Order: sequence, then C-alpha cells, then structure tokens
Amino acid sequence: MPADTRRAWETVLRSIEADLLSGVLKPGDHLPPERALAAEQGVGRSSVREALRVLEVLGLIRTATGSGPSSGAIIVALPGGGMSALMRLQVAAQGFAVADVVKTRLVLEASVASELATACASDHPTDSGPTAPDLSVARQLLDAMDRPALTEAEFLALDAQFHLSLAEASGNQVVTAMMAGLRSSIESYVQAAVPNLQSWPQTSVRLRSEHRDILAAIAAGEPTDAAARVRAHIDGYYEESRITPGPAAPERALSA
Amino acid sequence: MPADTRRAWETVLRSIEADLLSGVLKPGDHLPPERALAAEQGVGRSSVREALRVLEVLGLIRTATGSGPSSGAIIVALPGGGMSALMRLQVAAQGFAVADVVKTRLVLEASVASELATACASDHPTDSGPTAPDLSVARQLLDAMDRPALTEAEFLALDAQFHLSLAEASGNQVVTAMMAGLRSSIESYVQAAVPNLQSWPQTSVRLRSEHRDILAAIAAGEPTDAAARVRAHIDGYYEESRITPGPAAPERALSA
DNA sequence: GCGTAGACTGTGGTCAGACCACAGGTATTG
DNA sequence: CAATACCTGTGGTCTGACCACAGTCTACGC
Repeated sequence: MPADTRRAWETVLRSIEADLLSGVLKPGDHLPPERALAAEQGVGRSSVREALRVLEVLGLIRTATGSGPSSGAIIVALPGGGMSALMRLQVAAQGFAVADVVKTRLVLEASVASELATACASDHPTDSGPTAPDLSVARQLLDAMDRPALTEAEFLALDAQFHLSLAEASGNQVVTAMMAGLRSSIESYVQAAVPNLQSWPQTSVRLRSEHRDILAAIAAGEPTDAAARVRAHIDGYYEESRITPGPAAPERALSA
Repeated sequence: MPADTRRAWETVLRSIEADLLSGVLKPGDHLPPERALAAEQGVGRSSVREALRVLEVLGLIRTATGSGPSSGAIIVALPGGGMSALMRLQVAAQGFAVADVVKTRLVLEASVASELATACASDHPTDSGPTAPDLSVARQLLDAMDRPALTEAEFLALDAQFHLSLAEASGNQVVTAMMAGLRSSIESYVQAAVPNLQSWPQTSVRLRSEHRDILAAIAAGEPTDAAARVRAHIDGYYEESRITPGPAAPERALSA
C-alpha cells in the first residue's frame, strides 16, 4: 500500500476532510485532542499540529487552550479569515496582480448590487418577507461615515464595511468571503494611495454621495443602474488614487 | 513590547509576509532553511514548520528535500491549489453552501465570457496583437471532448478544463484561481449527480453544443450573447442534474 | 450543610533533540 | 579522465518534555 507516499500531515488533513464530507464531523463539533489524533493516525503530534494549523488558517477550526467544553479544536467554518490570508499573501507574493484584484472586485460587487436591486424590486414596499434584503446595516454605516471627525483610515474602514455589508445582505457567503479577501489583500495599497488624491475632503464627499446613490438605486429596485453606479464608484476611486499596481503585470507566476 | 502575544508560528508567518511585501523575498527566491529561520526568529523549528505548512497549502511556497538549488522552500505563488483547498474544505465543513458556489461561478464565468467577447470584438480578425485572447486551448479541449470513448468522469474533467481555459484566456489570475477553487469544491457533488440525469449521452451532446456556441459567441465579439449563453449553460446543467445542495441553507456558520 | 480555596487534570503551545530519506556536490580512486 | 563513493545540507518526522491555561474536583474551614 503506497499509503505513506503522502506526507504525514497530509494524511491527517485528508482524514479530517473525509470526516467532514461524510458528516462524522459537523460545525460545532470538537476535534479529538491532538495527542489522540496522532495516536489513531499513527503519526507524530507535530504532524497533527501542522494539519490543524492549516485548518485554523483556512478558517475551519478554532483552537483554545485550557479545559472544558470551550477548549480544544472546534469546527467553525468561518471562511472570511482564510480567504483574506490567502489573498493577502498571494498579492504580497505577486501571485495576484492588484489590477486583477480590483477587476474581480468590480465584477463581484456589481453583481451583488444588481442582485440586491432585483430582490428589492420583486418585493412590495410593505412586504418585509424573507426575500427582502436587509439594508439597515449598510444604512447605519453610511450614517457613521457622515461623522466629520473621521480620519482617513477610519473612513476607509467604514467604507470597506459598507461594501461588505452589501455582500452580506445578498446572503451569498461565498461572494462575501471573496470580497472580504479581495479587500484586505489590497488594503495596504489603498491606504498608501490616499496621498495621491488631489483633495481628500473632496473625494470623501464624493464617495459618500456615491454610496448613497448606490443604496438608493438598490432600494429602488433598479439592477442595471445599481450595477453601473457600483462600477463607476470603484473604477473612479482607483482611477483617481492611481493605486500603484506594484509589479504591474508579472509575466506569470513561475510555472515550474 | 507585547510581541509574544501572537503565537510563535504567527510571528514567523508575519515576518515572511513582511519580507514579501517589502520585496526582500520575491517569487523564485529560496527561503532560509527551517533551522536558520527558527534561530533568527528565536522560535522552535516546529513553529517555523507550522508557518511553512500554511504557506505551502496556500500555494505560496514549494518544498523539496535533498540538496542543491532546487531543494528547500521556494516562493512560487501558485494560487490555484490554495484556493481549491480553501473552497473544498469550506464546502465540506458547510461554511459555503453549494448553491452559493454555483451562483458565484455563474457570475464570474459570465463576466469572463463577456470580457473575452469584448476583447475579440475590439481586435480585427487579422490582428493577432497582444490584446487578442488566445482561445486555442479552449478549442483543443472542445475537440478532445468530441471523442466518443470518453467516460463520464473524463468528460467532466475536460469540461472543467474548458471553463478554466476561458478564465485563463482572460488573463485575470484572480478569477482563474477562484474558478478553479469553486469548481474543485463542488466536484464531488457534480460527479455524484450524474446518475440524476435522464440521459447522459443526450446531455453530453447538448453540453458539447453549448460549449461550441459559447466559444462562437466569444469569437464573434458578442459580449451579451456570450454571457447569456454561459448563464444558460451552467444554470441548465445544475437544473437538470439537480445537484443536492447538501445541507441546503445552513442557518449560518456558527458565529461565536 | 455549604461555600470557597486549593490542587488536579486535560488541553493546546512550544521547544529541543534526534533520526531518516533524499539529492546534489565533492573528493577519491580506478 | 571518468566513474564511484562519500559528504553535506535540506526537509520530514517522531519523541519527550515542559509551560500556560481553564475548567473541574476535592478537601478544608466555617
């Protein structure tokens, strides 16, 4: 049996994935203790730990020291962190071009806006049924962004939260996680590009206005308009701030 | 300095990420040996290994035993594997609903088709300049799919490659990686759903035809038509095969 | 009987050291 | 000069040990 052709930690990872797929492990469940896993898989504890580390970074488990029901490794399945780590590191390692990240964000976010607007349109104004997207979080964030004392970093953080809240309102967790990852991967670039703006106060006013317009188009149930406004919003900002794409277009991440 | 509030492996990870961002480390570079990293960071080798394991799964480095220039940990930045692992595990752990994965795939792929068609339209037929997307790989895959002796699994594998080749032709590595991840995350569901089809031969004929139509629309430079055909293609297949969404709509991945 | 303070237990987090397999480089030898 | 054997450095793994931490349990004092 060529069972040990894989590295030891990989067998552990596969085993856990299989248990997940087969339903033996579900969100909320505790993983066996590291020492027990090591024994039952016939590997060393360090190999188990490497597998668990991967699961933790990918957002699948949460580990806690101590004893009791809240300790140990617990399945959580929170994809946000893992996606962010993946995107950040890939951008840092030039596996992803910043321009591609922005373009992808554009596509996803326009789709989200369009979808939300469609959902709003299909609901009667008085009907707050299950299909009506909840835009209250987005509205609160917009209000928070109107506070005059915000620093640039605080404003940008709220900005990110606003865009993310739209994705969350759409209910698509995959898109939400992806957008969170995309955003965090270029966060440092966005921050660094603020000085490139001709006038921050002027820009922030424009951004606020565009945000309101986007939300209005969504609430009005105008998919095409909402998507177009989102595109213009994002494109406009990156155009103006001239995000330095770093190594522009890397020929290709080395293939071999 | 609350430097050791983070876990040891995390400091290693951050350190490498910082080196990546600052340009100290570039794709193709060798990481220092594990023992050296451990010494310079003041942590144990096992902690270094946990960090490297994460980087490896995320597709950032490749490790090899032995000695010489090809050994050790090398920065590679191939996002495909990492994205696939992340998606697969999140779907397995019910962090992502299959329906959301499919919907996201729809959005990305429609966008890719539209973009490719636009690029084709802006080029003169005789102009094979740098902006002309290369669809030859996709064409070859379509020809390969016409072979009659293909098993269902082989056909589906080529199908996946075809869709992926479109993303690659668009040149957007972020989208390409995402589509690879999305696809692999639901691969087992797709395979399992083949028996749900009324007639596999009939379906495969239809899929082939739709593929040709999509490619034709792209080559003809018709963005709207290409995107619509992609949507119909994907939607139609999932409709027909009735992919079991597993736990359908998980209330929410446990938040706390 | 009851409450509280201490010890106990089990968990992850980390480290140190050892050994192995492997592959390239180098020195030795024919 | 060439082929071979050795050497070195690398990741891969295991073992054992210790720590910090947080519940749980127990024994003590009231």
